[in-house]
Amino acid sequence: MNNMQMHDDDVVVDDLHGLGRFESVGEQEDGEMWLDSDPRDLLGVDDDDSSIFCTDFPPLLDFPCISSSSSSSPSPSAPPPAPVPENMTACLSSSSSTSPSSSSIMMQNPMEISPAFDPQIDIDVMQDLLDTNDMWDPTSVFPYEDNNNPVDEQQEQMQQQQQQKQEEGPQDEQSSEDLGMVFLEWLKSNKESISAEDLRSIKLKKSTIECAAQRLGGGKEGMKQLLKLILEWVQNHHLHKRRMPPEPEPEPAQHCFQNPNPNPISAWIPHPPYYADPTAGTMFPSMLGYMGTPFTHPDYPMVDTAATWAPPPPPLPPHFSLYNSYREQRLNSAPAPLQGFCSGGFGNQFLCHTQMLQGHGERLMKMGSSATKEARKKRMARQRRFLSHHRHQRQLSSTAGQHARLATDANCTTTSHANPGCGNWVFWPSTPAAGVVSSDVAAVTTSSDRRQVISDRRQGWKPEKNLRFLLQKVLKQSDVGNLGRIVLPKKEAEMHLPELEARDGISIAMEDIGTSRVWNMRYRFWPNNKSRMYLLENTGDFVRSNGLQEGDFIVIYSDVKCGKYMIRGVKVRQPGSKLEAKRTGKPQRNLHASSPSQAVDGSGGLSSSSAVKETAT
DNA sequence: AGATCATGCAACGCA
DNA sequence: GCGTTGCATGATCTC
Repeated sequence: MNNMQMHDDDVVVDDLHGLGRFESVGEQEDGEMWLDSDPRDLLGVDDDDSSIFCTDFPPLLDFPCISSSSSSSPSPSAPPPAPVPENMTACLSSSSSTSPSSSSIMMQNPMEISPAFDPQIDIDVMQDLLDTNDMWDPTSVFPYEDNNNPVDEQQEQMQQQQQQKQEEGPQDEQSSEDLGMVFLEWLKSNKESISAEDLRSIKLKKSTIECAAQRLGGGKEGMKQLLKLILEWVQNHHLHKRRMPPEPEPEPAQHCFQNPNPNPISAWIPHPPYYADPTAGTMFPSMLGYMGTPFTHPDYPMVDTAATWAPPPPPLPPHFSLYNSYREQRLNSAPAPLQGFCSGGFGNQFLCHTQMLQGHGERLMKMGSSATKEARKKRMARQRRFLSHHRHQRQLSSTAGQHARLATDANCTTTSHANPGCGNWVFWPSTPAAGVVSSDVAAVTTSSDRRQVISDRRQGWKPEKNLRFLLQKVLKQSDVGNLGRIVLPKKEAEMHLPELEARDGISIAMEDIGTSRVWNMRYRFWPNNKSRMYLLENTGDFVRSNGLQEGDFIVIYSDVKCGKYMIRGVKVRQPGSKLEAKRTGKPQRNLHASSPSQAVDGSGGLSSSSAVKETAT
């Protein structure tokens, strides 16, 4: 392989900025981006895995060469490059038969197709596509296998060619050519938008490749599927980046996303509080929630009457460590997800993903469940790093800005629709389509967000209101008692609410979304051991006015346009449910959805969701 | 072991 | 005496 620099076993990559919109993204100490829900978790790849470096892509007419090799030299058994029309040559080879223990993907010398942009593509993100508990829609990767999706003629032809070749030639040769053709066709169809830089910055860890290929069927076919995933991801990311308009004017912790196609019946949707700044190369984490359309799921009734719009989902954990468990349960019982339920909130994320992943993604789903526990460990470690990083960012940016916003944005209304005068970053495509899920979803950063967006997209929903989910809390007895204070989850409070210097905290005007009434609450903390307990005080009237009781929950949002805080009380209870909930006897702790990862019950199910169901039925 | 969080309860203020 | 405030403690969870 000419022009290839190989170092050890590593596949390369620069780091990537911008792709992190796929996931909750942080920045490690070494500056490398990391992602929540790292697909490596599910792939069982250690962090310290060796990788293959492929850093040198001199401009030329040769075509990318993808091979499986343990060294920088081409495998002796590697077949010659597949014939490529025009002035391209492609090579997709695999030497797994000769050195099965090591394989790599090397992209070499992609044509200088377009200097359009320079995404630093971390295929760690792409690996995330393999993370079945996340948002990736396998049907978007193989659209030609989906009768419902528009079929790319080229891809169709390519597939036919592949099938023909599979029927004709020897297996190895077929596979190699398949790989070559896959890559070639992809490049042909994306030559307008994919540059050499794009390909150059792809990094894949060797072990990841191996694991992924193995889990995708193993052997050549697995490699082919993996390649498809990679290419699809690159394509989607790239298209997304191209769609992105110029970065909106920076506004501290206040970003406005306008729905270009306002839908009068659309649901509240989350907006990313932070977004990737592709130009600055910085990545900001996002914690998004969702306020969906009314639940219609019979197992999940909501009796809230305070407002006309749908409540956010009760404490169904967005974290897919739980999702995995839940998904497995769902797979076993295989109930058909209901659209209404699928439409809103975290709960829909589970259901929709279950649905989404069935079919093409089923295999991926299975592979994800096997590594859930390990995945969670690593994910949590990354999350801690992320929180630390985020906190540091927050300290750098003055909290005074937020306070000022609270004080100065009195004119903001609660029922504003998409406001053309605010940022104007077109966040949503006007024509949602299943086939563009990945690229669309790349605009949000957390896995739960992505799931939500996927669900929304599939339901044809668009954002209407510029509310950003901050946190929610399932109310305990002490929260709804006469003390008039609500304990807030620490992590989310520190992350999304103004940083508190003094224990007395600050006064926050919380506008009741249901009634538009403004409640002046005090957000403060108590020192507790070496930590803090965050409280929302003066909540008594709010609780009483909304008739909130134990088991109900509150959701706090911020209006991304004017920055003011909004609160909503949601009742999930039905008559008799409280008794039933108590009858279960099991103490239910940490049921607030904002820290769902702690809400796993002993049965491996979703304590939070089940708890809500208990109270709701 | 440490962190988080629900809640008990003492201290305090006020009528 | 009653309501409020703030701390302490214990249960639970995570590492």
